[in-house]
Amino acid sequence: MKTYHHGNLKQELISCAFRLCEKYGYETLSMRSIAKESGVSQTAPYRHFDTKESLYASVAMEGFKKLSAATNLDTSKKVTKKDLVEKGVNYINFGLEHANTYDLMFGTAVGDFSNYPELLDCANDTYENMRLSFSKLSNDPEEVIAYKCVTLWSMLHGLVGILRKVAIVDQLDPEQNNGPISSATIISGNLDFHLDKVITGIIQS
Amino acid sequence: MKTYHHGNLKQELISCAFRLCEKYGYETLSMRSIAKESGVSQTAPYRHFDTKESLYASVAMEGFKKLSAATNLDTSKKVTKKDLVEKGVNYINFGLEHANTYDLMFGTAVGDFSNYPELLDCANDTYENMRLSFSKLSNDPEEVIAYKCVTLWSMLHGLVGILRKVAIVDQLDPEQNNGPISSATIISGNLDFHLDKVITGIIQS
DNA sequence: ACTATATGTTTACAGTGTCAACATTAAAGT
DNA sequence: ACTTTAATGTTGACACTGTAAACATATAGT
Repeated sequence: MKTYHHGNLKQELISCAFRLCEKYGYETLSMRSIAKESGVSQTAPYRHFDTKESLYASVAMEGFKKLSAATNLDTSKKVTKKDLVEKGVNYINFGLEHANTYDLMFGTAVGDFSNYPELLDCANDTYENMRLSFSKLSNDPEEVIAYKCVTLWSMLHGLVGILRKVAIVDQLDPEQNNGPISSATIISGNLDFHLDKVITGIIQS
Repeated sequence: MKTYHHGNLKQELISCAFRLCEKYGYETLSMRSIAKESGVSQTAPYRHFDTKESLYASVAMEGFKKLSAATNLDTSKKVTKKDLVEKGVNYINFGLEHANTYDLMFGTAVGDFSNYPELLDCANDTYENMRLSFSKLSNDPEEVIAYKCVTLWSMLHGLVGILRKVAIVDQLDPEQNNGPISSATIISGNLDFHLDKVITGIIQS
């Protein structure tokens, strides 16, 4: 028995969009396709999302929640460098394993987070946890901690981006691919070792 | 006098696309719009670009050329850490000033660079110069240099991404924006100082 | 001069975001 | 309980998109 009202359409649309985004990337995602997939008319999504960007925002939020779940550490307990490294590895793995969603989260699909306060909260949550983690590790003044956070986040974010681009280059035939750049796999193969060095550097900075 | 054949359409299309991309971002760029802007029929671009992605590839290539011009240093002379820092600053500034093009270059618009060998060459050119620069600074074995390159590039790439996202967060009203994250402007305000520290760390690693 | 190729145009199709007008149901106010 | 209102859904339409096919014209190679 199908009712006129779906009952839980918004959530279904989001999780449907999330699924499609994960699989095929957000670019090939259409309002109409998720509507169809949810067995509802083409324009039904517009009762829940003003625009496609707002759908994106919801999917991105889902992503940040998962990212937080994978990287946030319990700041009520003691925080060690090893914890930080471990969570850093998780961050990179999230970025690589959920590459499509990661693009949505950190790309330009959602132009301005401040138009979507809930999304902004979720994004800040990740940052805030990092900040607390660092402040548990030292007595640095606030600006120094902020500085370290941005440095670490940049490093992680950059690694996700570069490792992916490099992975593409690695696909070249060995003729073209003359060694050096493919050595980036050195890093992805020794992520925790690498991050340990990097994070040690940041902590001491 | 307008001739049936344009004469230099491909180049005009590319530079037109580049302009529009810089201004409005590659997402809001259409085959048809650049055709119109170039005073040519809707489908004329398809005589020069099989698909939209291939147009993107050309624009991205333009971007990498400019990036190289801004960051490559003369590796025939002696290379100092200061040189590296200076070029690092240039990299970040390029990323921030040409944000839209940068997105095109490092995003998913062009799925696989190896489908566009010229683009791949241009992208590798930037990497190659960095590699040479590092090898001028020390006697590190090849893998270590590759490692340092990827580390530095990740840092630069990540900073571009994070500084932009943070810039957005900074727009929040002071109520919400409680200090810490906005302190990232500390970095963008002291880019060379920051990069000096980072690069010093990488060199010594 | 003749032919092949490169480059351009016209037309057409299916898919897109989004809006307006309408239909149905659930919720709120009396 | 009954009526009004708001929430949620559907239909139809519009302008725009990428791109393919068929056709037109100019250029280059013989």
